[in-house]
Amino acid sequence: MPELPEVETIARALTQGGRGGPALVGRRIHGARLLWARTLAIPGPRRFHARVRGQMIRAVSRRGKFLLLHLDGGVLIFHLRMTGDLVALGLGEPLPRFCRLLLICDDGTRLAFDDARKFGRAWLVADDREIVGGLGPEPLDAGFRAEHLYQGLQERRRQLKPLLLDQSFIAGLGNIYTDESLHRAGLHPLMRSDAVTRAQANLLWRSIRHTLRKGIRRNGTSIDWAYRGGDFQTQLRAYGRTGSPCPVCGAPIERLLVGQRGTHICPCCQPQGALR
DNA sequence: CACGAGACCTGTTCGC
DNA sequence: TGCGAACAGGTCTCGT
Repeated sequence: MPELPEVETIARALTQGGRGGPALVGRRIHGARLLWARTLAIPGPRRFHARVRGQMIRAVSRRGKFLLLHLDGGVLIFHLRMTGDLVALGLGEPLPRFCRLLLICDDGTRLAFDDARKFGRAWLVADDREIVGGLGPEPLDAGFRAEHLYQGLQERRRQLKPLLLDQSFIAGLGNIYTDESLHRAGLHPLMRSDAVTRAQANLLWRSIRHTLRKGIRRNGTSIDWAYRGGDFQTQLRAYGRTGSPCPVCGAPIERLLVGQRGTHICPCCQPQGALR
């Protein structure tokens, strides 16, 4: 489910309220319940419970696809992987179906980590760099320039799509927003990164930022039962539209496998030609 | 260094 | 209708 726009939407909801739940910032954690042991990566359960109790949630932020709860003395970091979601529950609201970790605030508000496939993880650390230190640049940061993207592409010799999915190269892109960005830029996912021209890199840079911003404006993509609340799925041009007409040229969208991921392209707008 | 396969998991949807 | 196969927003590790 969650790529940059979905995690950003969740972070905003936890900060100021939204997605049908109350804000969490400013509340104090009274206790926690761990319902699936492997969800908690660090530290062990005993130490986790001891450290989390009594902590005030000072702020919520996002880095790449990670969501960070800034506490008085540490950071509780979540990665939602495929099916994770973080939902704030008001007093008396029922737990979500696949609740793996629950934080209980002293006013009865709760934060539930819902995750059907159990791939998601949580870390409680003193320094967030321990977890997110290896991430590449934030694509929406003012400091991330088209020239940086171009240079990065030149330094590697990789297929374009797997490189864009590499979180140490650029943070936050997943399968949906990568397919959408490549379609908008008119680039084939298998094109070698060092074959991308400066003009193409420029276009890709703009496409990535446009796509992510629009995803955030739409509160993310709700595709099936895993994530709800967004409506970017109505704007998709390529992802999940196999056989449907390309909104630009009308050619049927094709599905292929790239690095074991389902990949959607317009064979006309994203020609194989310049693969190299 | 780059790439593919397999692992981690469960739920939903597709095809016969 | 039923049932197994395919598929899913992600990332890590291992072998080539």
